[in-house]
Amino acid sequence: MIEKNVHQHPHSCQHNIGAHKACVSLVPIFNHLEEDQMDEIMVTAQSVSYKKGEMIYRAGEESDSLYIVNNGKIRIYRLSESGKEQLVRILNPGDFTGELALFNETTHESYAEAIEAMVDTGVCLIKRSDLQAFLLKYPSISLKILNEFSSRLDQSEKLTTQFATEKVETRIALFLAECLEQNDSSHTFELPMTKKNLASYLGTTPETISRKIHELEEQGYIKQKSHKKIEIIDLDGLLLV
Amino acid sequence: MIEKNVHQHPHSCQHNIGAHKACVSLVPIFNHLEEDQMDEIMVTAQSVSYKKGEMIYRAGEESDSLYIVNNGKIRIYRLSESGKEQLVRILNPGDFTGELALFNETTHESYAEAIEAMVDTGVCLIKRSDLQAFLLKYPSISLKILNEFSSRLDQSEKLTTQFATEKVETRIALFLAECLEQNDSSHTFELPMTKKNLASYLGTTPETISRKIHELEEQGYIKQKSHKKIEIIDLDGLLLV
DNA sequence: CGCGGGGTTGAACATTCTCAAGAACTGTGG
DNA sequence: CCACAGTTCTTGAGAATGTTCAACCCCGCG
Repeated sequence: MIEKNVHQHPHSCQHNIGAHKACVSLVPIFNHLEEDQMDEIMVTAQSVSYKKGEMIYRAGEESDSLYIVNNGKIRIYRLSESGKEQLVRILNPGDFTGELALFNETTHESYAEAIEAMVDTGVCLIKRSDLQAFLLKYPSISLKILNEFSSRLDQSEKLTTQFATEKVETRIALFLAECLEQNDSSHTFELPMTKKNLASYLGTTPETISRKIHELEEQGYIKQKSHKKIEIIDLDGLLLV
Repeated sequence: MIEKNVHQHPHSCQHNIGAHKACVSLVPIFNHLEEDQMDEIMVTAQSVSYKKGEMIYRAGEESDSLYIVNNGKIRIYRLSESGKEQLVRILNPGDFTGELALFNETTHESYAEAIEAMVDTGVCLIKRSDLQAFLLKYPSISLKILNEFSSRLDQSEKLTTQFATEKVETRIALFLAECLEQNDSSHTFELPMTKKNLASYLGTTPETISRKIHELEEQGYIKQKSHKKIEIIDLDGLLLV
């Protein structure tokens, strides 16, 4: 991996409220704020941008900020004890990370890497101390964050249960069905990541992904329009796999 | 499973502050409260007790309370889409559950079952509305809960990564090592659950647990003193499995 | 003392991984 | 716009890992 080489964003500035608001207003945690509350937290924010392959943070590093994605994509992954990596999630604009260590006074447990080639990945930083002061001042925002944490915890436990009880083919089928749910209105959607990354996310290998998707196609449940586009033909059948 | 058949605890009473404090003061979320804050939340609490096999709640049911374990044991498990169950955690006195739906206005995603035969399992209930009002009044407690959620989320993601990247033998080894950490001061400890439940927790079968533990024993890393007691002989070796 | 549940063991079977090779794709630089 | 380089993706075959099913044991409890 490329060594850390953080470039300040051209527009980086502690008081560039307009630009920060545009990005932060997308975040579910903050999108219900009053105009003046929004300004209050935004003046404390900073921008940084990263080129493809650069690391935003690594496991073991001290953590003291919330990272909100402005543009580009970030890959969050973990390393197991034996050094194998698992993709935890892909962040798109409006998503955030760093929340784990934010309330824990601890260090990062995962790795965050910019992965978009075409565009630099821009993030907006809010310092832990600023955020905590803000939460103490406006307690209702804590409830919002607790809400967000709850559903993320729920998702994580759900995924763990899937790993514990379902075979790879079923996990893939469930993942495809979930993709469909998000892009509703159509039976065709684009995979949100490469199949290699999907394999890492689902705890399997690219080879197995390739084969199982091929099987699902032969059984008539789905159809691969291209490498990344998939059409769901028989959702009910797919979910019974 | 036994149908729901909730018995009011003999001491159940909305204002039995003394008894509730004894139980709740063990909970990490609350154990830093002022005396009068503690009283304030405790007057809103209720007690209920369950016999072995009774369900405290089920997936799909409306959730409106935090459950704090007073005595006995509770088994939290989830069902996957295909109906197989995975043990999520075992609650002992001082542990709590119900937090997921607490901040989500949603329903339970898991099942909670009393599993102690000898003693009835007693829980202390705090209603969502009472707790939320309390949090808005004392914002610092939210930070404490956010902290707790963070580390639980971290643990859950860590476990997911283990499932995604490590084989069963390694997961067992890591679990045993973790048990040792908790019961430190000795190289011998008691398994916190039956091997059947351990299999469910680790996403495998009792047969495989049995065989792998036997292998670890033959390789000289551990020694089974009895069905539930295990001695770690070579921790470093164990962790390299 | 007998019952029932957990625990263990064996053998056949199913699933997935690994390794290897070639094809298809993406982005880069001419 | 094209050709090249580096990935990602696909497919095959053999090997490793874990599951299933069935039988049996053992222990705690009524």
